[in-house]
Amino acid sequence: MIRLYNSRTLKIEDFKSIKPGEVNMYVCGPTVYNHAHIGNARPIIVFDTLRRVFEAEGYKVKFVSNYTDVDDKIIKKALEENVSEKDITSRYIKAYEKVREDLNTIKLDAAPKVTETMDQIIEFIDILVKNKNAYEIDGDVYFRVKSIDNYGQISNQNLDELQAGARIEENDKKESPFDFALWKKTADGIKWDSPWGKGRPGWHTECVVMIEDNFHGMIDIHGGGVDLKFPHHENEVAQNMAVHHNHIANYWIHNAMLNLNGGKMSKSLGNISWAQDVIDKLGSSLVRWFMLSVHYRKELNFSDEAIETAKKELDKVLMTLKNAMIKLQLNDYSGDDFDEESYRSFLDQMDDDLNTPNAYTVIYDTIKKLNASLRNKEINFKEVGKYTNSVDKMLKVLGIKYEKVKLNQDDKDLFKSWNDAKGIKDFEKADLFRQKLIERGLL
RNA sequence: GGUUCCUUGGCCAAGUGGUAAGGCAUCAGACUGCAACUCUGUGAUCGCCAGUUCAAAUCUGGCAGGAACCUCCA
Repeated sequence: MIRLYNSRTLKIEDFKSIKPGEVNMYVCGPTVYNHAHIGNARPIIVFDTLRRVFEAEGYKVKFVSNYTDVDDKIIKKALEENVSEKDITSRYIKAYEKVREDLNTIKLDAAPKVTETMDQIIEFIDILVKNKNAYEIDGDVYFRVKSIDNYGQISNQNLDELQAGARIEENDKKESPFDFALWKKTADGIKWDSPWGKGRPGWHTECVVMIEDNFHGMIDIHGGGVDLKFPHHENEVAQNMAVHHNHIANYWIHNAMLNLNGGKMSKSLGNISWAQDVIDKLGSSLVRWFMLSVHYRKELNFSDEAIETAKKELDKVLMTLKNAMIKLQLNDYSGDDFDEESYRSFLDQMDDDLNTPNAYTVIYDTIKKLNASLRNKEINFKEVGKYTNSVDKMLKVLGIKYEKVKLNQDDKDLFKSWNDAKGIKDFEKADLFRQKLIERGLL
């Protein structure tokens, strides 16, 4: 049984899919006006891992995540560079796709774009206007929050308590300060024709429409960063309630933010770390191992020290696997059965609201047993093989990729020569062979 | 002001009613031709105060400190 913390109910709940054996999930994607920073990598990794857990438990998963390719920031950037919006968005979508790929994520089943969903978005807004859930003023269209009676159900916000204009200047054209834009009349940049004149859609409608488009009804899981909970997800639900009379998804999953050296990453502080740079420097496996070393609902601090520790941990795991695989190959053992007990308890931890820190302890535990097994004078290769394959399967669920040693005849001869030299206590010769093995990365 | 959440050994981090997992680091051993790897052992009463309970890190209240969100930042 998979259990997940549902941020709509604020409780850990038993997961029950709408269709038996199938999971439909949607995660809000990025606005593509710039490269992905390391914080953006967290939801990518978390939800990819969640997908892998479902698949490991036998579910068929459909995972959709969008690209917001219409936005003020994109228009601004296009004007600055004197190129088209499309030039900007295709550049960053491409970069984003590379980050996803380099992070060893399973390919999305669909990655819809706003520009390619425009007809449906306009149609959807039109329905809201006709149903009096939205109203037009001077070419802008706003959602009438008071037209539905349970606004705030996702974020537990109460309209009376919300502080209007806490961060943004109030717009006195709107009926209520909490009404949000569905369509904006625009002077600059790319625009589309609509029943309300030329303009572009607001941000909150696209996800609702894309979910409808891709899944044709309620989905199991809707994910994203906690920063999207309010107002974005709240507004998605509001629109969906108005048209489809349901709250879109049964389970709302939000990952916590990532901090850089204890503080927030921001352009004004000039401390942005780009995801691609980090991946290029550390490798995808270390990035994933680090990101999953802390529970996804807890803030995670990205620092040199934390990376250093994560690297030691991962190296230890991979080193042990390497040693085991070499031992197995030197003895021509190639069984593919795995230790079911350890793999099961690993999955149990993953099933428990993606408790990756506890899942890691299962890995450490299995690695310890594997090492102990390798230390025996008389090695039980079947046992070594089982533990090795079990850990290998665990790492697959985490999306950790690593190179598996494959010994050729020369390598095997080298090991034999080394051992023979040691056998006759010719340590000078032995050290020579050892040096060669080290150079080949086999020790 | 509102909402949600966090505070566990030097660092990281699980546990959320029955008397503190794990990792990194430290120190001490073992193994080894030497080294690396590996193995064993090594420390906390859980921000503070009060309450509920046979029993609390875990529930309730208060206090202190911190975080995110409150109209487009994952």
